[in-house]
Amino acid sequence: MAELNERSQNILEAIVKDYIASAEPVGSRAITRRHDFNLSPASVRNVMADLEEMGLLCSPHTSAGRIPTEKGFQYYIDTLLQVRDLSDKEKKQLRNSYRFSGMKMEDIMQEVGRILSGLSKYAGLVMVPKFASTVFRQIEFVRLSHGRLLVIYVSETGLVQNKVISADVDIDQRQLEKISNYLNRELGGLTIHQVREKLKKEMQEEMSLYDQLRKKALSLSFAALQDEVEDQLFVAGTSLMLEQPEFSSPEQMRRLIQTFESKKILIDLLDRSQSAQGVQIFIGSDVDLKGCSLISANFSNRKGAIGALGVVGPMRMDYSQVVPIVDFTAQLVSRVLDREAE
Amino acid sequence: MAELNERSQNILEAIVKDYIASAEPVGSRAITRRHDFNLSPASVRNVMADLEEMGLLCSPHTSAGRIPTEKGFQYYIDTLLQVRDLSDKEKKQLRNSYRFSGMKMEDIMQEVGRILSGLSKYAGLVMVPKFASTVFRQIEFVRLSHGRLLVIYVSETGLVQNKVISADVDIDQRQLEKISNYLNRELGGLTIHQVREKLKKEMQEEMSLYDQLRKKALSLSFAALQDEVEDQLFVAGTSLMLEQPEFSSPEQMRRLIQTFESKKILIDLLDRSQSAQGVQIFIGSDVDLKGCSLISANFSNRKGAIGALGVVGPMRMDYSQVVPIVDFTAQLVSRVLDREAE
DNA sequence: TATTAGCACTCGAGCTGGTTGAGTGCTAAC
DNA sequence: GTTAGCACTCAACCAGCTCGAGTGCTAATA
Repeated sequence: MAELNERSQNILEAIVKDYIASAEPVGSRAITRRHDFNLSPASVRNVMADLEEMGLLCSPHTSAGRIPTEKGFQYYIDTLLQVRDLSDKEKKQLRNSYRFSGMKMEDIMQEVGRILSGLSKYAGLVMVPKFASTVFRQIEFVRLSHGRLLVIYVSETGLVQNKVISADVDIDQRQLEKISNYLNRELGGLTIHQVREKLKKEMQEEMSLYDQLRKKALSLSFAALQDEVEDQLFVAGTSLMLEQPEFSSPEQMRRLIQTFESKKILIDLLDRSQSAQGVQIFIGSDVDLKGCSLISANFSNRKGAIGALGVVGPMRMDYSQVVPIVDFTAQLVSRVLDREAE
Repeated sequence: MAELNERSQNILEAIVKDYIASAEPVGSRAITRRHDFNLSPASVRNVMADLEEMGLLCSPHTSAGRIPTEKGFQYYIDTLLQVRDLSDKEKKQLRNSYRFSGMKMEDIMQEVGRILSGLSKYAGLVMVPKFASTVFRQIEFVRLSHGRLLVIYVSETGLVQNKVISADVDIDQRQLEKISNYLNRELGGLTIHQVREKLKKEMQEEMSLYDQLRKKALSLSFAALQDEVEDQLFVAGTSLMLEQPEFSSPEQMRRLIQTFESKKILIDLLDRSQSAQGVQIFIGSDVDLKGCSLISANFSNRKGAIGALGVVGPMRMDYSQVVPIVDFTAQLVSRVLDREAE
């Protein structure tokens, strides 16, 4: 990206801000009226023409004003955006709206999504900690029918996963208890990732094992924990997005709803943000979110179990407002998870 | 409802069917053209005027055709609708699309919703068995932190619920195991409803109990099972609904999405249908579904754990097509649940 | 040389008026 | 009781019009 001189930057910033506020194309006169650049509309037009040349602006048709392109927004976010900090009062308010004592993980996540959506007026997303990175706490087996077992797995953070597996031989409940006791002793404190490694190694070593119990335990737990569980995504406030003028036409609405329905695109993005530090902003169609942006941040506790949360809004959303909300919420959630696991 | 003579019935039926097919107001000429009543348009008009008088039809404006009112649809469904049975071939196809072996409850429900939606081209709903009516199989406690316990409850059908409770005293994991063993022995085979009764009675009788273990077990399980868990609802295919012409305008879309988002209305209706026998049809705004209908049926296994599933579509949906699909799917799901619990 | 005033031009939005066609209600004849 | 005929209504569509906001270019200006 070629460098912009100060004047161009100012004008670009003005256009982006006005467009964020109004959702309408911004014209040269409107800018000189609303901002104090000591420039005539004609000069502004010249600058605008340059910015259009560079791909930062575009006009929907000849006699309309300009709107920022994705690239324009990207530039704005990268170099012009100033994120304001939350005031202590706002922080306090935010902290107060989060009351999670006695709630189970799923409910907490759902509630966080709702609050994010309520604060931002856009859609709130929360992705629960990825299975493989959670820390093993406890495993239980329940015999459902002949050869069919329900496995219940609990992580350090109190996240519960369950799964049905089939065993080739029938095992009664007493034996299952012994097996789970054994596994709980052996595997506590490891991440699922580590657990898998350990199981694989042991199974190779002890193919011809005498200890029947241990053998069964190994094969059962291997079956239970081997494959990846889909990430769980909570979405709240989709209908708020529909209020935004850019989604007022039926086709755009449909598109948006489909995006939220499939969840895949959103999960992929949150996954990406999970491994990064701090707040991340994803813009527009290069991430399959035509017309939208995602502001996200990961959360984690001391033990490292991680997830991600964020807000999806129109590309034209008020970043300076939403970024600190997402940031602070992620910190709050991290703290809550820490407390849960203490 | 006053009785209609045969001619009026025929014409009403023709109008409803044509409207279902086209989503457009139906005029008198169109009817004489498409159906063979040996009547002139003028005669049909007279009948239509009568039907409008009775509140079964209405016209959006003076020179448009007529469309059925909610009352009209209701009449059609109650007395004119002939539900065709599925052919053996279709049944077989349906059976083949359901492959649930080795899936856990939640995933099965989600999949059923998707298939319902795919078959009907409308939105598919599945509500998992109501908590209070499930049959107790097993309970486990996991100590999360000082005084905070995670309770995991498994029903006969393999449905897993979990909840965080706080105990006034700290209890170690060994003791928790004993407690859960005790409870599993005592409560197996009862419905949650029955369990609650039993616990209440025992707690009253044994306020001054010497057996500390039993006392703790009672109070813990009481805390764990006392309050009602929200019903869980799976929705699939909302975006298919948006394809329907009646939801093409932005406001109607927004409304529809909000209905699906809040879930409450849908849960209430499925709840109602849960206690009824066979297929139920809910129509329009007297059940807070403006412009929509819900076709639902409950499913159950021999042990009585029940839930409900259904399809939400525009009021103008093809009932003769969708009713048998919902019906047969409910039967299939019931059979699957039976097999799970065997 | 950078800035600006002036001007012709473009184009969407919104209004008007006219036409068309599907549909109605009423009445009088069959 | 049925129907043909007729006047009437109304949404949808189209064409033509004005308006206003905005543009790009050019020539004058500081």
